[in-house]
Amino acid sequence: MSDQELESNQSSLEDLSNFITFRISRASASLNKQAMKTLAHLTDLGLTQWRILAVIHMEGQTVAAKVARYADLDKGQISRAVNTLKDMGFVQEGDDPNDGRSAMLSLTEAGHAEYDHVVQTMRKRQKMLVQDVTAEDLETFRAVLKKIEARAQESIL
Amino acid sequence: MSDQELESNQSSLEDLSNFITFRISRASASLNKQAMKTLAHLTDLGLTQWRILAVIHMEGQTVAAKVARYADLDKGQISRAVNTLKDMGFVQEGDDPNDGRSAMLSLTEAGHAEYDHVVQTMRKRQKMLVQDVTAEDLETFRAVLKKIEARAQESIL
DNA sequence: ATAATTTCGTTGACCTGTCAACAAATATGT
DNA sequence: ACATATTTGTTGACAGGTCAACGAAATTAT
Repeated sequence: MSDQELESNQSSLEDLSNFITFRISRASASLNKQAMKTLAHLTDLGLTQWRILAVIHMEGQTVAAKVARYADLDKGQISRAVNTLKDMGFVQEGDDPNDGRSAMLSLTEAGHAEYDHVVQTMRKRQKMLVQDVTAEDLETFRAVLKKIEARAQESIL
Repeated sequence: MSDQELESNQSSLEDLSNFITFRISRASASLNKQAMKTLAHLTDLGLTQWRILAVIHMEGQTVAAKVARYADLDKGQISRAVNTLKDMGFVQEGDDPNDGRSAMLSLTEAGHAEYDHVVQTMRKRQKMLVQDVTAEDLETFRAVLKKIEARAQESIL
């Protein structure tokens, strides 16, 4: 059911789709589902596992806590996912000279190969998603999203 | 940790935040957490319960399947949530003259009161979130989000 | 120095969202 | 008309994310 259909038969003056938060949440859920389906055809990785792999790739050397902050993931989630990624042979741990509690995370050769393999399709998907959006509008979109995300950190009370 | 900090110490050429899907997902997660915290101070409703209440308010009279399509929620989720909302006294069921399987859902007086109570804060939140976004940019944001959401329905393969 | 606080990663418990099976009702096709 | 297929809502099972407690290590304060 499209928004147009729904908006046409609305009986109330207030339309839920006016709530930008609802729109973002719904779009995000759809995108995540699409991403999971795509991943299922490419790899054994789940979505969060893929994201963690991508963050480690991005940072080269990092620790779990930084991954958690950047991707806004639960640290317990990361702990388990990293273990899985180690078992899969995509991630390796080394000592963190600065902190005895943490381990330095990095990609193995197989991890880099897996990243390179998956990221190709993800880049294509990215292009497909915004193919009828102008570069200028996309830049505006990014900027607005950044502002909204910043405000999402604030308390309402 | 801000994006600037993270971007400054990136060792790879590829930045995860270039992936608009990742950005949307992260922002959405933050927004949902903020919404849940806000709700916790106002009502006993959870986020999906609140959304279902809002959809029923919007449509006045509706059936579960329509709510499911509009809010993109699982029908099982709706079945259970509606039962809870009935127990709370916010939603009532009537017969659907057109379909013997469905029940017409509508808000009780208490349901309308609850909606009116919660929606005030949600409108304030909405304004707060976009307070430093121009009306024009917000319109662009909505349009781009709509396009992306439409593409999210397509298959990658 | 050392005591108190914070941070890190692990783990167990819980909660929510997701998927599949099902019966009943409706819609479709021949 | 009748058989087949689809849709509706309920339910049980499962996967995933979330939260709290914990020991170990690091940081901060006194």
